[in-house]
Amino acid sequence: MPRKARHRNAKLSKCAKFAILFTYRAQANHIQYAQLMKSSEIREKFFEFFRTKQHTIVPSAPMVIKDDPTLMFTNAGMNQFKDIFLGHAPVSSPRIADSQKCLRVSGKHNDLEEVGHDTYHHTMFEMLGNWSFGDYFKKEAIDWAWELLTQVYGIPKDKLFVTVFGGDASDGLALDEEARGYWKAHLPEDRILLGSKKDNFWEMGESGPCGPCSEIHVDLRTESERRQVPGQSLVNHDHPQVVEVWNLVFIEFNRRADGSLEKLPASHVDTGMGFERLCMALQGKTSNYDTDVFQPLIQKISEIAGIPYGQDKLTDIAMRVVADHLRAVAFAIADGQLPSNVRAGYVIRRILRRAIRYAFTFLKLEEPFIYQVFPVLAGQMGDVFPELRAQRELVSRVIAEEEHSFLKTLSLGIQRFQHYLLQHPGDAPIDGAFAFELFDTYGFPVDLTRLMAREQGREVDMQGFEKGLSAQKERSRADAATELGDWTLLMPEAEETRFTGYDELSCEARIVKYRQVTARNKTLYQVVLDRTPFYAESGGQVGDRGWLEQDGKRVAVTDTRKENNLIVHLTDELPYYPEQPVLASVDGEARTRTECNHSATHLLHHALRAVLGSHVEQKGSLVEPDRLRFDFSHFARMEASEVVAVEQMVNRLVRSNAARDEHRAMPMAQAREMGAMALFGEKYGDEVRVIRFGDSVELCGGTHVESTGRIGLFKITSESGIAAGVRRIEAVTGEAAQAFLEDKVNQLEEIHALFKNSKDPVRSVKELIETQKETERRLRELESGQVQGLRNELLARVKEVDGVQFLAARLDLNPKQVKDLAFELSRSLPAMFLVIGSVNDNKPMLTVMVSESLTASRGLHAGNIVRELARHIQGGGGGQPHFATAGGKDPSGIEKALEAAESFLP
RNA sequence: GGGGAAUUAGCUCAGCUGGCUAGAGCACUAGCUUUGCAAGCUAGGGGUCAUCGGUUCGAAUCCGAUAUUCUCCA
Repeated sequence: MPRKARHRNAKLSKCAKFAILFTYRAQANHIQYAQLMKSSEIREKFFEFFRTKQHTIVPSAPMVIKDDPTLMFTNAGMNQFKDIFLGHAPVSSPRIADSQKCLRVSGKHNDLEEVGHDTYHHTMFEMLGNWSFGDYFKKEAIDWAWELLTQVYGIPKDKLFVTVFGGDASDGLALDEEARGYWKAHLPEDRILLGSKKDNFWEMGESGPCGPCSEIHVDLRTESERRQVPGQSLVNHDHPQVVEVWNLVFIEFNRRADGSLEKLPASHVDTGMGFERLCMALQGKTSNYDTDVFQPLIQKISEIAGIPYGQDKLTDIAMRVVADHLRAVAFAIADGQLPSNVRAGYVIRRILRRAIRYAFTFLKLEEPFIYQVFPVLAGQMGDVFPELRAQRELVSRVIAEEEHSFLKTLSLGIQRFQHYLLQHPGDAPIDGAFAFELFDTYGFPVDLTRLMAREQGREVDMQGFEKGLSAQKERSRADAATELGDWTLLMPEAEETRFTGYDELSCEARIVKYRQVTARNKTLYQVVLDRTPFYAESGGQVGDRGWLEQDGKRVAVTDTRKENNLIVHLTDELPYYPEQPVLASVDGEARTRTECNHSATHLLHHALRAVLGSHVEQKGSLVEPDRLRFDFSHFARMEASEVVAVEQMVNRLVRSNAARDEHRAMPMAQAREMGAMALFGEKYGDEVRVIRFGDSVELCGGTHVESTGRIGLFKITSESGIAAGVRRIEAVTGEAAQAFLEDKVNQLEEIHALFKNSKDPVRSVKELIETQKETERRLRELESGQVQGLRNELLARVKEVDGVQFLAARLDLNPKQVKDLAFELSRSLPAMFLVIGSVNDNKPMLTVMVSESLTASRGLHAGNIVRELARHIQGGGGGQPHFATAGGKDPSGIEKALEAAESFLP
């Protein structure tokens, strides 16, 4: 869009939409669509089209991935179908289409620092896709893609190019003639280009399903540009206006571990079309950010900042950054991933902070504002992604809170920087180590440090900064250097480990494979069994501990974890005969306590919803043998009465002794009917495990007590806030709860006994506090009278030597009293040199005080003096020039010390 | 997972190399003053200085462990 037009749009508010549409039309006249489409229509038409081709339209999988250490976020449309391609999950429907929300911010696809600077990188984007699982193949995929783009979306055929796989000698693969043949039916041969293995052969990983792919590119340049340079030469060359819109992947091979390819029994289709790009193409724009996917957000940001979009390069970048990052963060939070200081949560926090940083620097927005843009997004996309609307309040609050806290971090950093400037005036470069400290410890971005330095006409020693950073990286690398041994395979034919822990705590098992892991001089073993009662850490419940036993010899299992769907037992040593069967036994006592806590967590969740309302949703959970921790959405501190009500309700449910009603494989629909609540951001299969205790119904893979009575007792130990809109409850059950209460009762009984078994200890304590206050007041009066007397007595003993008011006296008072008296005396003696010797609990002590006027003029230093004098009492001490104390071991030396004091007089 | 940092009154924080009677602002209570906007003045209450251990004559301050939080790296 030309600059002028953009500027005009920015100024419009109420009729902005209409004007934008109008502009689209004017801009888009080189593409002849029947009608200009809004992004929501583009998405809907995609669904509609594939619905008519017998596809089931499924909702997007969560963007946040749990329980997979290799991937934090969904980064491609196929993620949620990975198990189907691998053959680990059954095909539920052979034809599926959806719009998948994706996030690319870490790992291989890290575009974060690019976002905003150009017109097409995004952190969060939508991927439209259609899938065939062993159903249709190349012909239909190609015909339909062509039909959709040209017939439904009305893209002129002469603006489209396609690529097909050109073959690869090393894999012994020929040109994909089949795909080329189908394309020839639609477009002339000079628009069908051949691609290399890099561009046109798709692989899931080192091994696994793979196959050739065929891309569709669209040329969005103007007529004259197209006449000058043929589009063919620009395909796949990073031209911002000759872009790939759709990739059709034809999965027909399996790449084996040895690198060879084998033909799969069934072929699949996996396609992905970037939604934002498609909108750009269909709305005749040259930037994704100019489409109605982003413009409403940008307009709102522009309105808040009071700066029109299109006015200045830097402010435009900042607005794009904010618009893009808001989408990423909002969807992540709606999926249940709150910003935090670890892992996925930290990635989200950093994205949001990048947005705040750009707004702070370039838009001069120094107050939280992004949360005000969010309602625009919720309004825009809430229909397609209902989680945005459902979690509206939470998302808003969390964003506002994060903005607030990061702006505080920034202002603290600025303070520190200014403090540095005061201490290091001049125009020398800013110390790189300091810049690194600001960044590393206080999270203050180094580009802001440089900016502020430049405002002072100074530079930052970036070499020093980089040095600190690389040292940091080196440390991390050194630590991460774990030595993974190769797996020793004992049972190559074994299939997936069978988990028997729902039914038994002990079983005979064989070792399938094991390996040695060395990290930081500690060696441990990972052992995989063919069957195991050990529960691997998942869903908040910690992994089981226990033993592997052979011939009466036990090897301790310290933890159990899940790694790529394998149940891995961690042990310090290997069983003596690894190839012989072992008796795998879970520490039943710890497991039972964990189960009590897990079942109690379900009851707690249920009670919270009953007492506080149905807005309460689980946001996190930790279940250990000793305690449980439950985080949930709720917007206010819980009243003490609410905590009590929840606790009482849980204990009622415990006493009702509801039996565990366990369904290991229930269809999702039926589970919902039972009242089970699916959590946002959790991925569920078609069949789920359901745990019911009375009215509490949850989807859960954890282990539970056979009836709630086993929990015994439930006690909340703390209620606190961990983020905006999220509260945390910590609680204990069973013996731990009993111990907690016994402790309290014992305290009370002790108090009771101390009050001679008073009937009402609370009243007694209140009365005691009252009389105590009264007594203290009287004592103070009395003491001040005494000190007054003592003071007067001491004042009379002051010797004046050469203008110094000298006094050395022995007073067996406690340190506090001595101190009080010394300060009291100093008030009436302006040129005092005071030494007090005292013995308390048979411990000698010396106190020296010198009026401030003397410390300089006479060179009297209380600290030095007291150190000298302390030798007489075999002790040491020190202090400041005007007040110092010393303690010692020999009380008999006090008198000598007092005598020696006189020698310090000038 | 590793490095750095923080934890002091209800809240936000000061308290430098151990010893200046553990402080400020806001909030709270009382009194006075005052018709208005974050009212003013005076007095007062409120602290296991995160927890546990160590060094020392003496620890909020130094050291170690634990917990929680922040932050950077992986």
